[in-house]
Amino acid sequence: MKVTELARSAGVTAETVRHYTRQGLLTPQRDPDNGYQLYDQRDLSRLHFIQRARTLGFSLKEIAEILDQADQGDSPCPLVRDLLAARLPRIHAQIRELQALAERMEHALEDWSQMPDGAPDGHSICRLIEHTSDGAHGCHAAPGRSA
Amino acid sequence: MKVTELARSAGVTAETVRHYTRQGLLTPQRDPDNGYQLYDQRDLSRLHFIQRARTLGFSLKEIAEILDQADQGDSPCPLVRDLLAARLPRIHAQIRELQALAERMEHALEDWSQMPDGAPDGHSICRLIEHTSDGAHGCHAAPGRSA
DNA sequence: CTTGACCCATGTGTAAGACCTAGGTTTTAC
DNA sequence: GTAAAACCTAGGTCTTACACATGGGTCAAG
Repeated sequence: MKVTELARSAGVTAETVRHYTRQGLLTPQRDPDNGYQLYDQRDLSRLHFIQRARTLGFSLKEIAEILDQADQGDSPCPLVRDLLAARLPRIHAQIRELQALAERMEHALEDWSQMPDGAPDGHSICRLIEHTSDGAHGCHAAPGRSA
Repeated sequence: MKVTELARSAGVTAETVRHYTRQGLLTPQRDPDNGYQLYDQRDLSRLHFIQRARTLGFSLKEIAEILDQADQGDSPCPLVRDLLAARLPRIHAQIRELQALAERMEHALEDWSQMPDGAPDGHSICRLIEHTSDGAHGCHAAPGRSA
């Protein structure tokens, strides 16, 4: 298979396939005649695997580790468990942050529905934002820093 | 004020202040003697404003637009409303995606607690991932692409 | 033989900084 | 007075997971 064929089989772009190949996640052969990348069933399996791992939140680097370990004949499963277990609490934290963000945004829009626009006067840039009660005033634990 | 002073006043790093300055969000004077950046109260206000806008989910680029508009004497408030209203549904979508992700992860960890590790055998890379029912099999709308 | 569809490698861009280099300056302490 | 600590500068690289552009080679159909 050539790039585009493999890509279409898996429902991704050719760029994505090339990217994975550059990162060493896929290891195609070369057509000696024209230098084209030639992928086989194994690459398709790996690509499917990568897709599933991505939906579980693994980064390409982590997936590379998993694949490397599998290629060396070791079971990557304990690694997989560890990675997932480590990421899960961070996902939950991220969800909480986003929910808080959404609430701040909704709250702000609500508050603002009753406020005039007001041009900047040298003291205030945008009263909408400045008069928003977000609880971050004087708080040091900046909320938007996680992802 | 010099960078670090301003940074400390706002509870951010000096790097962040320099970054904002490079992006044109802050417009300090130059000390003619040594070329140091000199910030004043207005910059501190702007920095506070940026912080609050960030907690509302605005990007630096958006904040730059808001500040530019305010600097030109126009009220940025309608822009602010539009930006926020436009972003809100995307935040909600992101939350839903993350929740789905967390569920897949939890589900996977649960399933796996009863599965053996199993070394790769040429057909399977990691049974844990391959046997995970994530609903993404054959589904085109890849879920992890948003952030 | 040309057109269009495909292929290649390389480089750039994205967001929001963190970190490093290499050097100049200011402040503090002895 | 001077040396070290702490600070400043510009510029560059690094991070994620690709998308897109460039410039050029390849291949099938008409």
